[in-house]
Amino acid sequence: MTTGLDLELFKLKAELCKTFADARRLMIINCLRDGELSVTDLVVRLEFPQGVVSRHLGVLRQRGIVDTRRNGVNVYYRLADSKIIEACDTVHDLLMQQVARNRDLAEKYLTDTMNSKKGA
Amino acid sequence: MTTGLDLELFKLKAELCKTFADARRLMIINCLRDGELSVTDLVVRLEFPQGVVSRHLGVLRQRGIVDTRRNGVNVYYRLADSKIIEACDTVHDLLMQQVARNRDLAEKYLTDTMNSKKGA
DNA sequence: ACCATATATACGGATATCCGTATATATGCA
DNA sequence: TGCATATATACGGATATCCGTATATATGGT
Repeated sequence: MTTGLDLELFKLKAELCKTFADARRLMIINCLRDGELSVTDLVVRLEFPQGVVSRHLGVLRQRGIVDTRRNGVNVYYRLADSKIIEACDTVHDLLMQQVARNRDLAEKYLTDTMNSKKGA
Repeated sequence: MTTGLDLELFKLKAELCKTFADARRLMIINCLRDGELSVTDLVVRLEFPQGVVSRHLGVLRQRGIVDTRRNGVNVYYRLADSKIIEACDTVHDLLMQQVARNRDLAEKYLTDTMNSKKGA
């Protein structure tokens, strides 16, 4: 039974995943892992153009991944939910698992090709 | 210290997230949660065009999310790693958390606007 | 009011993603 | 070999994403 509500749910999940589907956003999130930082802090640490950092932060804010706090002229960003770190760690684990599998495959491949002298 | 290797790692993680950043792929993965299915099985269940299902399965295969087994004319797909389900569940939890937060915000917003008679 | 600094947005262009469908390939069987 | 079914890929186009930079906005201090 596909209710159509399911479809909407999966669309939302896909949107959420899209938020994490960018290396620079992941790096920003990683920087915020241990506490809040201002936009300038992030620019200094990551060495991305300021406009780029601000734009990505805007995406993260819009999708509820980060919250903000203004102090004078500075705006401090922080992760909105501890589950975000959990999610990033899960992705990390999954990647490591894949790397391990690929290494196994690579070794097997190298062994096979060595046994057959040389591949075409 | 940004080693540049870090950048590569985050790129890989982003790639992995991209794989999950599509509603139809998430639906396919969800179908495979309880065991392997053939392409036709998936076409029947999901009612996507066959070419679309096959194309998405190709993406999932290429990125190591699913493995395949051929039996005669049928090709059966299964999740490559139990961590994939875990990752999907984490995304689900995160989304639910966000929905809850948004509902709270919505309620607060509605209350506020009601108190101020009507917003512009 | 004016300037300096911090942050956000607008603009134009390059690339990637996804779609539906049409077609190609693979396998089994008569 | 020829046909039927299952699966994969090719094609062309629409839309989304990301970039770098230029510019706009916001805040605080003089």
